Amino acid sequence: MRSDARLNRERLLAAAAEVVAEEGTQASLREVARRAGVGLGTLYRNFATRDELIQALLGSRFTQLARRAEELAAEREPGPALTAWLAEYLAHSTVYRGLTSSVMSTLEAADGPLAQACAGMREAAGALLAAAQEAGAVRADVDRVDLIALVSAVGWIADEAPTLAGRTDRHLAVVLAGLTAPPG
Amino acid sequence: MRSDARLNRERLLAAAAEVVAEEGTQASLREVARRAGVGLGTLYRNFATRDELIQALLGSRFTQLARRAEELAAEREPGPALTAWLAEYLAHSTVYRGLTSSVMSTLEAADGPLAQACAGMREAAGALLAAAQEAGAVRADVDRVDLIALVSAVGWIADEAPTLAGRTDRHLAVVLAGLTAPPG
DNA sequence: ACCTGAACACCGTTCAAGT
DNA sequence: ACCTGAACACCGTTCAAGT
Repeated sequence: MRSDARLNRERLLAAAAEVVAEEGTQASLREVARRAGVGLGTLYRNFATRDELIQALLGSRFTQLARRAEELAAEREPGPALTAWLAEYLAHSTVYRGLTSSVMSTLEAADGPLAQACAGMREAAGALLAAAQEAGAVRADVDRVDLIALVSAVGWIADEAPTLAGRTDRHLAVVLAGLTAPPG
Repeated sequence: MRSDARLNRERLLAAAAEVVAEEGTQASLREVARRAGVGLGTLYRNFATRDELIQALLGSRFTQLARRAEELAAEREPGPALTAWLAEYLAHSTVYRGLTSSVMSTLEAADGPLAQACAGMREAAGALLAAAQEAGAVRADVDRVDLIALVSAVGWIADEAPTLAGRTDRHLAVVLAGLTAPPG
């Protein structure tokens, strides 16, 4: 009884990974259930909301990214630690098309499991940011939310216009340079 | 005969302005036809594609923005002219929710009327950019596409997370600062 | 307990039928 | 010529009915 339920859950996650890789985070949930060979209701019981499914798919990535912030804080100077982390953040938040939007929407509805994972990540980013600002490496008038928003925005560009994917590094460089400069 | 057709078109545009103001550029086209008191087929003949409708709704804004670039080039120094124009561009590209995405997608499918209006605008931006770069006011490794992409990305932030709308000025300031700095 | 899939209320898009 | 709306192929979400 319990075991086949778990099997269904695993099938759903495997199917979701496939479908989301193909269609992005806005992929059809029906298609996920279909490919998992499972009823639609089963999908909805396991993942009451789309965000729950996405969280299950890559929540571990985000909590790991939070831990990574601590590592970088220990290894490098405040400025480089922050920029290195932001680059990793960008890489992880663009593994799926639409993910950058999903993560951003997290700021509106603070409940939900994905929102919590993202909040933890932002907290970690906040520590790196504070250190960098203390060291005078980053302008003082931005907070951690601005930080995540701006880097997510860079990710969004390639999301919306795949042709521009090759420019992502440069776009990030512009934003990082903007963060470094003194506030006007 | 011809006159009632024109009336239908006007009704559609009026309804579209309303619905898009409420729901963004992804608004239901059915709802537009409904509110215009017109059959769905009539909407599709007048505007074969969603982008055509959006173009009809605010194409004039974009061509005007292109002209505005020339004005600013004449009035101000290259650096300030560019940043002033980008601020205006941002303001116009956020009048409707989702517009920033619609404009960005324009880079992928270069045909279509909205794409053409945007291309003209980018051309105008290119002239401002070239002058600013020549004057040493803007880093040399970005082109006009990067420019539009980065500023659109700033607009996207408030689109996706309305809570952050109050931060748009700061986000733009960061990007502008990043454009000014030398290319690392 | 868990699962299924029909049912409902929506889409975008096309196209036969009407005037 | 122009218009309408049913028809088709999709959604997300819920929930009665089954095991």
